[in-house]
Amino acid sequence: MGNCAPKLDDVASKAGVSKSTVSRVLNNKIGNGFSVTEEVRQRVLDVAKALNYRPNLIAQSLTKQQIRMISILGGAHALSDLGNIYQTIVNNATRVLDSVPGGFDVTVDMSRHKPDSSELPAWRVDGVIILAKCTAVTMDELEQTNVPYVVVNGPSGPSGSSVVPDDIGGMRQAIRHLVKLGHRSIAYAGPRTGHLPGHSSLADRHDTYLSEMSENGLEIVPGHDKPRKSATEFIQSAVVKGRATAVVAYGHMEGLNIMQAAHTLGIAVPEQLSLICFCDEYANSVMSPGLTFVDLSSQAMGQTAAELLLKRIDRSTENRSECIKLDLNLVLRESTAPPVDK
Amino acid sequence: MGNCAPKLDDVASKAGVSKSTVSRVLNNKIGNGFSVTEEVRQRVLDVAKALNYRPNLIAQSLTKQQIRMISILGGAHALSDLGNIYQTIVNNATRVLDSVPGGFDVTVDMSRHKPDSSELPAWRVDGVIILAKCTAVTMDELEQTNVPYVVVNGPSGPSGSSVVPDDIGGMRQAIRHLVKLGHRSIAYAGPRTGHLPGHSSLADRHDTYLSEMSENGLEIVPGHDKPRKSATEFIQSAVVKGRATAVVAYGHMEGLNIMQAAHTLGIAVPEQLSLICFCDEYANSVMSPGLTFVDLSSQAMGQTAAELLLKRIDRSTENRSECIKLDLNLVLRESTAPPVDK
DNA sequence: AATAGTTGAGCAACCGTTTGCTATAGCTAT
DNA sequence: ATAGCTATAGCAAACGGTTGCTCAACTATT
Repeated sequence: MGNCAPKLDDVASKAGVSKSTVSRVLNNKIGNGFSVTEEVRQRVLDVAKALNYRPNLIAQSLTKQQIRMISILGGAHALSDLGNIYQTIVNNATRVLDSVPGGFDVTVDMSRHKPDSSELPAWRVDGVIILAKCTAVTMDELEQTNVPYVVVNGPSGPSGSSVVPDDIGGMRQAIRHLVKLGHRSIAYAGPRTGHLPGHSSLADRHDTYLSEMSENGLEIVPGHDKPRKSATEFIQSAVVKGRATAVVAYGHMEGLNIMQAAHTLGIAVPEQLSLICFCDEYANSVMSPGLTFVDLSSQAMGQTAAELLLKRIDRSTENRSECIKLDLNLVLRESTAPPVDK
Repeated sequence: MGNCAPKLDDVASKAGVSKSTVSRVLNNKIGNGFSVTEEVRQRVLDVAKALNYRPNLIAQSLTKQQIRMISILGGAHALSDLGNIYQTIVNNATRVLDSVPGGFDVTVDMSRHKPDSSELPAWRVDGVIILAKCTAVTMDELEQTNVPYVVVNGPSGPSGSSVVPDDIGGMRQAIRHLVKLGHRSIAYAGPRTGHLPGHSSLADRHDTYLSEMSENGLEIVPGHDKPRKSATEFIQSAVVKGRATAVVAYGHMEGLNIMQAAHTLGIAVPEQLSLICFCDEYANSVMSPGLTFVDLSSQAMGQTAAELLLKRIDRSTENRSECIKLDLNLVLRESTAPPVDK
C-alpha cells in the first residue's frame, strides 16, 4: 500500500498548528468548545490544498465508528443467473443509497462462500442488503453484531427487515386471468433445476398454482413438479400430450425457452398456447414479442429495501423490524388469448 | 456501524491473557521473542472461536499498511445490462482471487459515479480490476498512485495490464463460416442503443463485418449501422426486404430477439435464416434451442485478468504492462445451415 | 550456589484521525 | 488589581489492532 500520502501531522507542522486544529478546521467542527481565527483557518486550508491532503478513510472510520459503506450480499448466487431481477434490485437500491446526503459507498460481494462461513466483509459496514438469502452463519453474525440489514426477496431474522414480492397474489392473478379467458387446462413450468434452491418463491408459486387450480375446480397438468431437460420436452408432455392450452412459467428465461420451443414445434403463441411468466419490466422490455407477465416490481423492491435500510441506519435505536410485501401486477402483452378449443 | 462485535480485548480478558498474546496466537506469530505454552495457545484459540472473533480488517490495515483487498470497478454500467459476460468475468476473477494463499477480499463497486469523479474507494486497495472502462479521473489516479490494475475487455493506461477478446478474429470466423456454408447475403445486427457507448467491441465487430464482407466480395446488407426499434423491424428490412440469408448479432439478447421475431414472421431458423451471435457458453447454455455463437470466453477473461493482477501485486517492482488478447472460438449449434436459395 | 540462557507473557508505543477537555491569553467589568 | 469571560488552540485519550522490547520464572551450565 502506498505510504507517501501526506497525513494530518504533515499538514499540522507545515501550518504551524496542532493536528487537532487541522482536523477540526478541515471537518468544519467549529463551535462546541473550539474556534480558530480566520487567519489560521485559511492557512490550514491552504496548506492542506497545497499538499493535496486526503484523509485516510481507514483511520477515520476507526474513530468515527462508521464508514458510510453498505455491502450487498449474495451477489454470487443471485447475480450469476442470466438476466434476473436482482440486477434491477441492486441498481435501484444503489441509486437510492448513492443519492442520500453524504452518500454511501455500495459494494456487492461476489465471493462464493462456504456454507459454514460468514459472508460479511472483514471490516464493519454501516448496513447490509441480502439478496434472497445468506448463510446461517452470516445471519447469526448480523443479529449478534446488530448491524442494520434488510433481506430482499427472502425472510429476515428477528432484528432485520425484509421486502418480498407477493408471489401468492401474483400467481393467483395469473391463473385467474387465464381462467377468465376460458382456459381450463393450465400447466406450470417451474424453475430450471439449481435455481436458488429452497427459496420461498419456488414453493409459493408452485403451491399457489396447485391451490388456485383446485379452487377453480381445474385439473392439475402433470409436469409441474418435475425437473425437465428442455422446454421442448415440457411442451411435448404438458401441451401436446397433456393438452394444456396455457402455461405459467416461473421466470422470464423459462418463458422465453417455452415460447421458442413452441415456435419450433409449430405451436403458435398466443393462438394455440397462452403464456405468462414472472419477471420484471426490464426483462420483459428486451424480449420481443412481449410476454404477458406478472411484474415482480423489482425496481420497487430495490428502492424499498434501500429506504428501509436507511431508516434503520438513521435511527438504529428504534429496533423495529419491518416486513414489506409488495403487490404484484399482471401486465398484459401479446402472449395470452382465449383458447381455441373452447 | 455495529458496535458489539467482539474485539481483541474481549478475547484477551475472557482467556485471561493480554491482547498482544491473543494477537500473536491468532496470527501465529510465534518466535522472534515470543512464545506460548500449548495450553494458553489452545485456550486463546477456543475463546476466539467461541466468541466468533474476527479481526477488524480496517484496524488491522492501519498498522499493517496493507489491506488485501481488491476492488472491481464499473459494476454499475457493466452489470446493469441484462445477462452479459461481465457476470461470468467477475465470478471467475473472484474465484481466482479468493483461492490464492492469504486470499483477497473482492468487492464490486456498484455506485454510479459522476464522470468527473474518482471511482476508487477512499482507502488504498491492493489492486483494481476494471470492467470495460472507467472514468478518466480514475485512470489518472490509478496511474499516479501506482496501484496495480487490469482492465478487462477494454484498453488500459501505460502502467496497467489488460485482457481483451479478439473481436476482429471472432467476427471473421463468423462471416467465414457463413460464407463457407454458401451464404452471400449476410446482415449484421448491432447492439441495442445505449449499450456501453464508445466501447471498442462495438467498432471492432462492426468494422470487421464490413471489411470481411468486402474481402469476400459480398455486398453489405443495409441496416448494420442503424439503431432499430425492434427485432421484427430488423428482420423485415434486412431479411424480407434485404434478402439476407444469415444474420450475425452483436450479443445473445439481439440473437434471441431476432430468433423470436423470425419465428413470429414465419421464418424458420436455420432453414430459411442462419443466425450467429456473440456470447459466452453460459448465456448460450440457458437458451434453447442453442444458437451458433462466437464464444467470448468470458471465463478465461476473468481468470486471466485475476492472474495478471496477482502477478503485478506480487512483483510490483517489475512494472511490465501486459495486454493479452484472447482468441475466440466459433461454436456450432443448431442455428446455422446452408441457405435455401443457393 | 551463582550465573547464563531459555521460555512464556505482558507493557506500551504506534498506525492516522477524531474529540472531550484543559490551558493560556486577552479582554471586560467590578 | 483581580475575578470572570470568551476566544484560540493544544493535550491526550480513544478507535482496534500489531509488535519491539522488557521482565519474571525456569532450566542448564560451571
